[in-house]
Amino acid sequence: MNKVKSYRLNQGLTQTQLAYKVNVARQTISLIENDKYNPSLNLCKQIAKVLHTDLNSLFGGN
Amino acid sequence: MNKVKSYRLNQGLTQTQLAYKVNVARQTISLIENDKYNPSLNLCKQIAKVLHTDLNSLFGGN
DNA sequence: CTTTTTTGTCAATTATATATGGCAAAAAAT
DNA sequence: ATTTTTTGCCATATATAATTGACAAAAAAG
Repeated sequence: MNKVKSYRLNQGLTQTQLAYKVNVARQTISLIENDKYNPSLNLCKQIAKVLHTDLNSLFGGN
Repeated sequence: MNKVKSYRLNQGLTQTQLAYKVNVARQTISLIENDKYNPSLNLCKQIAKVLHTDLNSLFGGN
């Protein structure tokens, strides 16, 4: 559903590296990428910033 | 910071009406509009849909 | 093939988003 | 000026996001 994994791989980052950059646990990134739950807005914004994109591009789809 | 209040008023909705449409308590809308906390992504998406806009427009700023 | 890295998932715990009820102040309506 | 509606805020309670540690499987590297 979301495009976090796609953008993360484009930046050459591992889940662990992305998690470190946005100050969450690696598991949190894994769960988000698999649409296993519902992250907070602030976390979404941080991820968008680190992946050089925006909320609509990462989470805008259905 | 965010533009929920602005878009809500444009649609002629009260906090209570918006809360009802997105299935949360009125207080939740009040807190979000005043940037008093950090809503979930799903709630942000529902609000965007009801207000006929998108994540970037509502929450994209800083 | 063997070793190392990366990822998915589980269980238990902690932090915090959201709910509920209520009250006062501001705004709008009469 | 008075009444009604709308909003901000304060408690307490509940649901769930996020943490931590650990293990196995898949993928990548050697």
